[in-house]
Amino acid sequence: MAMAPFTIGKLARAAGVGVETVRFYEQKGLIKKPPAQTGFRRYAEDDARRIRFIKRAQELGFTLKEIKGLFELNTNPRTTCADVKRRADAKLGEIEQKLRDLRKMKRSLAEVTEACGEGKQALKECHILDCFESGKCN
Amino acid sequence: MAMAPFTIGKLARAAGVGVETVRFYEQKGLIKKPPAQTGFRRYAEDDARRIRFIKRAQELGFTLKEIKGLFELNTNPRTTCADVKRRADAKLGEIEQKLRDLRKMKRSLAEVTEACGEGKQALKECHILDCFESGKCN
DNA sequence: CTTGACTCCGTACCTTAGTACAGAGTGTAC
DNA sequence: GTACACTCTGTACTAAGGTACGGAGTCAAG
Repeated sequence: MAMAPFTIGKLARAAGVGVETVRFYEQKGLIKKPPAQTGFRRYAEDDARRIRFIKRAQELGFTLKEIKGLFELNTNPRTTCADVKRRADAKLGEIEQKLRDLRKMKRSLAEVTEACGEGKQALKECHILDCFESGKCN
Repeated sequence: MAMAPFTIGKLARAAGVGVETVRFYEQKGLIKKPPAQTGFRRYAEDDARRIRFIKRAQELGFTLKEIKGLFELNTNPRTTCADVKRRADAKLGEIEQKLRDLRKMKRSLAEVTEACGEGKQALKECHILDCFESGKCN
């Protein structure tokens, strides 16, 4: 399909991780073991994208296991369309909840910086703790 | 200040964690060691809120260290207002980037479920991998 | 055809974030 | 006033997600 110009070291550099991490992800089933004609792994640009996606998804609070689940929406041809939809919908729900909570957090923090910006003292009591409590901060 | 009606066990139950977790957070400086008149820790409702905040912030991709940093915006009286603002702004920037990326992820996943909803086959190739790449998926 | 950078696999080690005891003390309800 | 549930400190263990290392093989430039 795609030519595979990357050795594991080049891939790792392109993706901003160590070679050990690439092998670790392979072992966890997050990236495929490339068919090794030579005994050496060879990768394509897609694999670098895949790894960058993994790193960013982790920063957004997804575990490797969950990220693997996201990939399987893509690549598993045995699952039915309804099944894929069900799983994607569930993930969408999680993401929407994350979005809501991050927006609340953002509003709480914005309060702090606004108070400072007006030359006031920092808020003695920022309301960040309230920000996920029901009915508040919305 | 606030009466402290919770033993550690009640606090843990109220916050949905184990007592060991409460002590662990105390040791990490995430919750204050309450003045123990009796040798037993006593807590107020606020501490339960604090723990619930910690758990949710973790799910949004913040480490305990970062969460501690958020709390210090609140509680550290030695820092100047400008300092607080600088740190809060930095956190705001991170949060905004997370919001942007989560929205991209959401759009990619929504594509999948929409294709399914229209009775089509599942997408052969969902674009989730592209979703953090520059210029795509926006 | 050798030298240096790279790869292989396997094992051991590390950090973060808990979780699980062990052994001793406490507080309260009956 | 004694069970029993709870708390204390401390140490050890676990799981996730890597990171480092040893010893051996390989490829490509000079």
